[in-house]
Amino acid sequence: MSRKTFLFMDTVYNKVDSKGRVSLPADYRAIVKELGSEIVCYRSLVSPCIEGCVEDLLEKLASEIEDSNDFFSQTQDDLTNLIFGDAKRFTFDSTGRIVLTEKLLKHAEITDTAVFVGKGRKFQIWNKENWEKEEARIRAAVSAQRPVLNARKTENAPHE
Amino acid sequence: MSRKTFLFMDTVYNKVDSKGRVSLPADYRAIVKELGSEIVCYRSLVSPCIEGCVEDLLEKLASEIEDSNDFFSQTQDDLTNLIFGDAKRFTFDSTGRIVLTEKLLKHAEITDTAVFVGKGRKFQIWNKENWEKEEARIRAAVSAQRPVLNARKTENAPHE
DNA sequence: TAAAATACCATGCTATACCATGATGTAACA
DNA sequence: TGTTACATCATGGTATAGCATGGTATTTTA
Repeated sequence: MSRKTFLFMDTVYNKVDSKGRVSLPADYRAIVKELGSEIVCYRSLVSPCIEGCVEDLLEKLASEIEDSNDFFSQTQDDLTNLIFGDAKRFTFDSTGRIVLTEKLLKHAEITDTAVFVGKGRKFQIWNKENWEKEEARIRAAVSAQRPVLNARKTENAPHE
Repeated sequence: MSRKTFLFMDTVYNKVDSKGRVSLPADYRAIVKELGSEIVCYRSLVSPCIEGCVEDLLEKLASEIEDSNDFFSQTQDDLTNLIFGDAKRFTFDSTGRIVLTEKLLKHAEITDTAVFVGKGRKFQIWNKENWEKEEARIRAAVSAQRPVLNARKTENAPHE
């Protein structure tokens, strides 16, 4: 059975063992399998967390850069370089686990628990404490920006 | 045979059992089946209630973000974290029930009864007492803000 | 050949798919 | 119009499959 939508969602807490092994949430695996693709992870450029997506998305990003005639978007170009330089494919074993590298774990300050946070086409992996702080920060920021959110909402956003 | 409109309507009171299981109103299920999609629920950002919609609606949002050429935007990052990090897919069993999570139930203060309230493209799930208060508030607010509406009502209404 | 990386096996738990029952409303029919 | 048969729906209970996780074997590579 195939599905129409491929969204990383929800927030899942999974254990990381001494070798860096961690179960990719079952819902995430289902997406990857359905697309017949692979997971790619890299260090977030702005937060102490790991960012992941399906390889297709990076493929798309690369195409956009390639097709772009914007010679002045040096910044975006640089950022893209950073991501591709850092990104790595991760295959999961028969039980659905991937092995995160020392570099990634260190950047996200993850030791024994990994928090998977859905972001639609992407997802993030956080240290427990950092994520809870981040979530609080975002909720506060969004509350403060209520007017903007409300404006968006009437257009398309599913949130009240 | 297909239909043109897919609107969540009406207000339905259903029981929530000890495991968080609750029947999705039959009308709602019909919509989901017709669309060949799934239900997605998340905590309302502004009210103590659960919000739900069809997955396609979130898919649209994700596509808009993806196509906005804004791979690195901070504001969008915050918003997507909040929406997709909180949202979760809910599939219903052969009898039409979904299992709400502890997080959602707690946010909406739901224990044994869930009130499904149609809102068009979306719907909400409330605690009984909270919904009755909310409905009263809404009615009062509408009356206060719509003197024109009141005028029409007193003209046409045969009673009172 | 030692050490590390990776694939496979085992287990307990929980989520979820299925069966059964009762209630309610609707259609058929006399 | 009153009664009965049927269909649909909400709800309670239960078994099983899938999941996360710990452990072991096998392959790789330095």
